[in-house]
Amino acid sequence: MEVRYIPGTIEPKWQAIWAANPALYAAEPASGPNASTKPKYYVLEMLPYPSGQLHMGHVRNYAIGDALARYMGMQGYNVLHPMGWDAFGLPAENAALKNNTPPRQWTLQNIAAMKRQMQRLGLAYDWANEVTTCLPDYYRWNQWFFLRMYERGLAYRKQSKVNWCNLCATVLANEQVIDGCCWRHEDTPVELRNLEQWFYRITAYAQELLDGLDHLPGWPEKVRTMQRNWIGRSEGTEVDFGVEDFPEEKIRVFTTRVDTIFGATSVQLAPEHPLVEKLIAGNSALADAVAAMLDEQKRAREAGDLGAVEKQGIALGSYATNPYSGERVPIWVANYVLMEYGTGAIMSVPAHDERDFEFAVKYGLEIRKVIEPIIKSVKTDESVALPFISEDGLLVNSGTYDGLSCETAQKKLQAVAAAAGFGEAKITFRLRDWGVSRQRYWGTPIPMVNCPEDGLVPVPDNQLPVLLPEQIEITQEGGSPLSRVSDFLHTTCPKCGGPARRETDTMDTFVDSSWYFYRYTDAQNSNAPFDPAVAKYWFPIDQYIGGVEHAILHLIYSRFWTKVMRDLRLIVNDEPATRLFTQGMVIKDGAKMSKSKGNVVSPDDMIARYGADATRMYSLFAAPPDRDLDWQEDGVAGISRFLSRVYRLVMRFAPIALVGAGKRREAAPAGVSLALLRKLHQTIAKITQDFSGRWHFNTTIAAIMELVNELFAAESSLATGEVSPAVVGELLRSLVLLLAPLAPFLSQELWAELGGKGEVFKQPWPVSDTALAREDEIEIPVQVNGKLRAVVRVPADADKAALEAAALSDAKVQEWLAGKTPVKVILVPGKLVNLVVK
RNA sequence: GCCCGGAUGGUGAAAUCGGCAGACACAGCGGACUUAAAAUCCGCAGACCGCAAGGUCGUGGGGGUUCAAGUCCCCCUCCGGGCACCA
Repeated sequence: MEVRYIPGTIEPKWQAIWAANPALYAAEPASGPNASTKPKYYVLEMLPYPSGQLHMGHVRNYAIGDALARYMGMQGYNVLHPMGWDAFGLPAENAALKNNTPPRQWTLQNIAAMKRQMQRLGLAYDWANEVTTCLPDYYRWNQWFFLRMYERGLAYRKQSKVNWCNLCATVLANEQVIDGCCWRHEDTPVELRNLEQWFYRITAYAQELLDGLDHLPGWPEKVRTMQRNWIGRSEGTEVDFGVEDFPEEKIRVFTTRVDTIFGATSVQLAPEHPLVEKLIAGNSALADAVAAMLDEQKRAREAGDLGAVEKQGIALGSYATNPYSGERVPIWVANYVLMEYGTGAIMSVPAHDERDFEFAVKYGLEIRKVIEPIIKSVKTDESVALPFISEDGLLVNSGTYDGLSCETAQKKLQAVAAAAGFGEAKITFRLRDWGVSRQRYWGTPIPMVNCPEDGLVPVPDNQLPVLLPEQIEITQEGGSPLSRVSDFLHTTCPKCGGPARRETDTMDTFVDSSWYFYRYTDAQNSNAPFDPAVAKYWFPIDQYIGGVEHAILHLIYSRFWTKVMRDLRLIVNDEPATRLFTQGMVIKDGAKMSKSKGNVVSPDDMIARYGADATRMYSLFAAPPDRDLDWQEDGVAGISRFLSRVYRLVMRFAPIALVGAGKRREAAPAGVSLALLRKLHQTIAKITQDFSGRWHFNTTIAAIMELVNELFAAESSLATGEVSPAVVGELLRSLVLLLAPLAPFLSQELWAELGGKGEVFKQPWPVSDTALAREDEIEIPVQVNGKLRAVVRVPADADKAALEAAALSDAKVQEWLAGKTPVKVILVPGKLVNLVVK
């Protein structure tokens, strides 16, 4: 009777054996008497939020990372492959409200459940260095870093706008604002309130974060572009315009095109600009108009479609003075000018800016051309239409600057402004400082105390961690939950010992994920976030793998944190990861899997039906890892069938392989043996290459399938002894080793069946014998006028002359040549022949 | 609007450096085994014409470079993603 492949019995068996020996997945130490002598390799998958359930996107992410980790281990690297939990965040509070379960309990239960799923999947994680961000031994270091940043002026407090729901009487996270309304009160528009918030000064590193992108060739171009746009550097000039009737006031504008300043026919202020109030004082009609504009803008901002609002302006009846020309231009308030960018004021040059043009046309403002385009073609005598945006021109109507190129004029105008003290060259970034305050419970408490005597006082290091209180009633009423916990709120001032109040904001969860991968190198350390020597050994991460949805926030915060830690002299690397890989989404029926679409496929369900190996392997087979993957259950069944074929093949011939164990294979294999060994060594070469960077595991698996198909086709030769037991052994053992990174359970089972000792993933990766892999005869396509007409068999090393002779002697080729002699013969040895006839 | 991706059989895809388009699978069809089914095994399978041999066409559309284009260049359409009043 034929043995059957039953993953449901094989997989749990090995899972239990491996779980009992956690050292199997541990990296060798970085230093000390047992220090590793191997090269290091740090492979990291983005840590999940412990929602309680893995989804297919996770499975795909971890299947990629695990295949790589196992492969690199077999290649002789000292591999660090850790896992942890991004465990703070709002869902735990929501669950607490809904089920009356404390957030900590809910989170830890979810972690346990997901860890079981990961182990069931056979993922080779070093659980000894597991990191759970909601536990004090981790978040105390968030607080420690906060204090270091505070000392250096990198953490600071300022007024900022937050989302506020009046009915809930609390601040909402951005995610809780749905179409401008509260998620719990659908008819209640969210307000923007000004509150004191904590910020991390990421802008201090803006230039370095930008420059660093040029030195990350191992990151996808897409991610680098997104970060560049996000940082948004622009070079320009700040210029002070004078204000008529207010000699003490200046309007400082930011422009990238100071060369067009003689064409400025108005100055535009953001509605929130501090000067607006002064200029409208005593004029209630103007005040009402500005208030209405602010109101509309606020609503648009809350609804998230600020860009859709029509451009509007209000002429204030006041005038500004162009410092270069002394010209008097009207001051307007415009709703498209952003207070948060530049200086909150612009000069409007309708002739050379699209938006200014649109605005000037609408309100009948003067459009004055000050750049004459350099017309390249003499034939074009009609003037170029305005607005003319390009810098490819010369200045006109610009006083003494006429005739200068745009570039020269910019430099000259900057120099004049700087000398006269009314302006300067300025680089502006779109990037803003990182607001880390959250008026939520389930996060890292910010380690600051507010003392009536001493003001803001940092909690001393030796009083860390500031523990998050466990017994807390979570409600949606009354603002920050921690402010209602009396024991937490009331404390003593570290400086004067008098009564004081704690900061009740907690940190954004992106803080947790900004440095967790450093903690993995030394997760047990209770004296420091990690040992710098150990981090130096492991960093930078050799390969980071995750979804592209983290291209900006997480990956820019992580880079920022790395630079801060470097400046704290904790690490020596400038960037966290040398290589980044962003995997595609998992799609089903044309849409991303989601509960609302009802197209979610549960990993547990797949594992129960087809096994972990088949589920993992399908997620690698269905598409190259960087592309979106269309989940088709029939495909999983197909992989399961393939694994079953492998199982039957190896089980059938394992007894023969065992006979050949330890025996040397014949020196010059021939016939079927040679053909099979050749295919094997070609497959080894192909897969080794796939793993070395291209990562097209779909073709890796296809290559193994081809090998297995050939072995099945030669089944009778294997059975009759035509192929020697030594060769059978080599074929089967190598096959199992090739599968080891992809199907860990099945390959382990078969490795044991073949008499292998220990763990299959601890064996050295097979090496391709190039001599054996080489074909001695190959088929060469022969084209006549670029069309395939024949295929000829020639020795693999046939030179051009031999190729030509073989092609010309072919009967079909002769027929197509019809007696003519080729005018041109293209000979590509090893590839093809093309005969060109007229 | 701007910036990235992508488009190849009925389906997922392959073709890594310009050299046989469709490997490997899925679904399908035909056959073997079976009382039957499942499982397994063998075979067919881009479209069109043809009994066949074979031929013609064919990688979103149009043009170009080349002996040769899915691949390179120019223009366009559609789909997905990111950013978006950034001065």
